[in-house]
Amino acid sequence: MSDATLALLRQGRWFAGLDEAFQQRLLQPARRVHLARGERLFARGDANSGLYAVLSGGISVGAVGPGGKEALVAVAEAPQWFGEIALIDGGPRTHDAHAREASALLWLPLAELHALLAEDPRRWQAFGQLAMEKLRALFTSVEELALLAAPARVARRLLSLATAHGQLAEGQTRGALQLNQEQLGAMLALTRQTVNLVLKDFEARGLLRCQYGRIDILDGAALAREGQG
Amino acid sequence: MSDATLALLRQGRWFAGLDEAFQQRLLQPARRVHLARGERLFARGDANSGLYAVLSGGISVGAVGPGGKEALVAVAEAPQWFGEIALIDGGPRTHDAHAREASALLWLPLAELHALLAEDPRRWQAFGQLAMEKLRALFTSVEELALLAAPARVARRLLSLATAHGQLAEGQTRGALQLNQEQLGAMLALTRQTVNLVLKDFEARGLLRCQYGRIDILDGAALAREGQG
DNA sequence: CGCTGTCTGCCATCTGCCCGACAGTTGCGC
DNA sequence: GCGCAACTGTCGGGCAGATGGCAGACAGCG
Repeated sequence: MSDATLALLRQGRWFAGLDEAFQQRLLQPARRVHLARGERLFARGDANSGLYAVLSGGISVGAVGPGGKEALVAVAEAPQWFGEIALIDGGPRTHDAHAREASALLWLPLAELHALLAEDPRRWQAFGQLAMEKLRALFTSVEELALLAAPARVARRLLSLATAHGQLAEGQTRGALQLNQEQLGAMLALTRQTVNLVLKDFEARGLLRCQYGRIDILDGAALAREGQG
Repeated sequence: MSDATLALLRQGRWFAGLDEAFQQRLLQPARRVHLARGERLFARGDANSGLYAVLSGGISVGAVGPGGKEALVAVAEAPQWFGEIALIDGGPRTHDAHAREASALLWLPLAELHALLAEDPRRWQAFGQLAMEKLRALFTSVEELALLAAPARVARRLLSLATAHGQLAEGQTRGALQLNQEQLGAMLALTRQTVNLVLKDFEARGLLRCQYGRIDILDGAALAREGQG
C-alpha cells in the first residue's frame, strides 16, 4: 500500500488512533476496489463481505422505506471506514451502499479480517470503537430528529457533515459540502422545499453560500448557534 | 450469584448466547444494586462506571434536549443489559438513566470488566455484539421516525417493546406493556394527545386494550399490519 | 373515608411542514 | 454552441400533528 494512501487514512480519527503495527497489518491484505458513478457496493440484507475505507469519491449509505421514500443515513467520503457492524455481529448488511460518483475504496475481505483478529483478539476493541463512533453519532441524530425544528436540524447536520460526524482527525473540517438539497432533505426527513427555505435564510444572513450541488460554510460558529434550537 | 438470577439472565438473547464459562465468569464479580423509584443511576456525560443488567423493575434511558423536551430512548427491563458503549470506547455516558420504579440491578464495575477482558481479549467481541444489537435497533428507529406516520410508528414501537427490541430470547414476548401514553409519546416524538388518539383507534378495532399506565396487546399480527405504513 | 397526584379522554385552535407545480439556472454531453 | 437533464427558487393550498386547556377516572395514603 502506498505512502499516500497511508497518509490519507491517517487523517481519519479512528485509523490514526490505532498503533503503527496494526495500521500496517490492516492495510497489508487490503485490496483496491473501483466503483463507477451509481454502482452498488452492497444492499441491505446482503451477507457480510468485509470492511471498506473510502479513498476517493463518495458512498451513499441509506435505505428505502415502505412507500418508496428514501432515507439517507450518511455519505461516506475519504477517509471514512464503514461496514464494521456486520463484522462484529456476523449479521447481514443494515443498509444499501452505492457510489454517488466514481469512487475508489480499500476493501478488507472478511476472511482476512478474521485471520487478523485470530492473531490478536485484542483488536476486536478497535473495531468496537469504530462502531461506537457510529452509534454515538446515531444517538445524536435520533435526538435531533425528535426534538429540533427544521432550521436547527439543518444547521446541526451541516456542521456534522463538515466534520464527518467527528470522524476526521482533530481540527479538520470541510468548508464545502458536496451534496444537493434533496439529499440533505433525505437525511433530515425534510422535503427539498423546506431545506431550500432554511438554506436561503441562512445564506441571506451570511452563514453559508448555496451553489449548484454544493454548500459552502462561511460562519460555522453562527451555524452552531442556530443549531441550539 | 443465585441460580434464579442466572435463569433470569438466560432469558435474554445476548447473555444466553455466551458460552457457559463466560456466563459464570461475568457474574462472579457482579454486585447487586438497588434503586428507589426515581433514583438516578447515571447522567449523560458521567464517566463510565461499568455495565448493568436489570433484574427487576425498569430503567428509563433518555435525555433532555435543548428546550427541556425529553426524548426517551428506551425502557430497560429484566433481563436487559446496558452501559456497554462507554466500556468499548472509553467515552462518557451517552444518556441519563434513572429508575422508573424500585429496581434491582446487577452491576459489573469497570475495573472488573477490564480484568476479565485482559484474561481473554476475545471477549471484546461479545460486548461488541451487545452494542450492535442496540445499533441495529437504533437504525430501525431512525428510519421509522423519518418515514412513517404516527399510527404506524406507534404500532411498530409497541411490537418492538413487546419483544424488547429483539433482546429477549427466541419466541418470548410481553403481552402487557407497563408504560403510560406520555412515555410512549416521548419515544416516538409524538405528543400524549396524538398517542392517545391512535391508541383509542387501535382499541376500538380490537388490536389492544388501554389500561391505567399499561397497554395490553391483543392482536400482534394486526398490529404488525398496521405498522406496514 | 376523602384528599391528592397521576393518568386518560377529548375538545377547539393554530402552525410547520408536506405536496404539487412551474419557471429559472447550471452543468454536461453531443 | 445547442439541448437536455439535473438542480434551485418560489408559490399557495392542505393537513397532520402540536398546543393548551379541562373534566373525569384511577391509585395510594393518612
